[in-house]
Amino acid sequence: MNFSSKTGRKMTPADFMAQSHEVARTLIGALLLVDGVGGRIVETEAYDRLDPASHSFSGPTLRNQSMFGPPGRAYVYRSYGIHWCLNFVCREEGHGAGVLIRALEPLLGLDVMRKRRGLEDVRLLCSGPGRVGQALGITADLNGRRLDQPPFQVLATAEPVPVVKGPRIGISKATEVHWRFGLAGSAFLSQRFG
DNA sequence: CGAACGATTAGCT
DNA sequence: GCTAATCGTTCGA
Repeated sequence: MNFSSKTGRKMTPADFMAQSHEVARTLIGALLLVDGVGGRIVETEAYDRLDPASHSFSGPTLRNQSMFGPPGRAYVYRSYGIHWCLNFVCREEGHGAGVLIRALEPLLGLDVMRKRRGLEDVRLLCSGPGRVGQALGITADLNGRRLDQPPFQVLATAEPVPVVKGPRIGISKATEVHWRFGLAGSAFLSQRFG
C-alpha cells in the first residue's frame, strides 16, 4: 500500500477523552477507513454540550444518544433527510460532545468510492460531510459503533501537520466559535478557510 | 398534531 | 450565486 502520508498508531478511546475542539484539531491528518475504504482526514468541526449549535445542546434524545455514550465511538445522523454524516464521540461519557468529519483526501478504495458517489473526480469524492458519508458507505447501523474495531480503522498522524481554523459551516447559532479545522493548503476541503 | 427547520448537495443561471 | 430535494427531529398550540 502506498500512503501519501505517514500513518501512526491506532487511536483508542483514550484519545477521545478530551475537549471536542482539541480532538478535532488532533484528527487532522489521521487516516480514516471504513471496510478498508477512505483516506486522510483534512477537515473537522467540533461540537459540545454547552454549544448552542450542537445536537447535544438540549440534552439526550433518541437521535443523539450515542453522543452521550462512551467516547471513541461513532455518532451518525441523517442530514436534511438525505445525507448521512459521521461524527466521533469525545470527552467523557455523558457529556455529549463530538467531532464532525467534514472532508477526506481519498487514498484507499477509490473505485469503490467513485461507484458509490457516481462520479470520477477525486476532489469531489469526500469533500463535504454528506459526501464522506456516501463515499464510505455510512448508514445508521454504524451509529454507536467503536472506532477502534471493524469496520472502522482510525490511525493517528505520525507527524505534525499544519492546521488552519475558522468558523463552522452551515450553522446559524454560535457562529463566532471557530471550531472548524483543516489541513493547510489541502485541495480536498469542502470550502476554503477565510 | 401541525409546522418549521436543518452540522447539505447538485444543478442551473 | 440561488434553489429544489427530502424527511426526521423538535417545538409550539
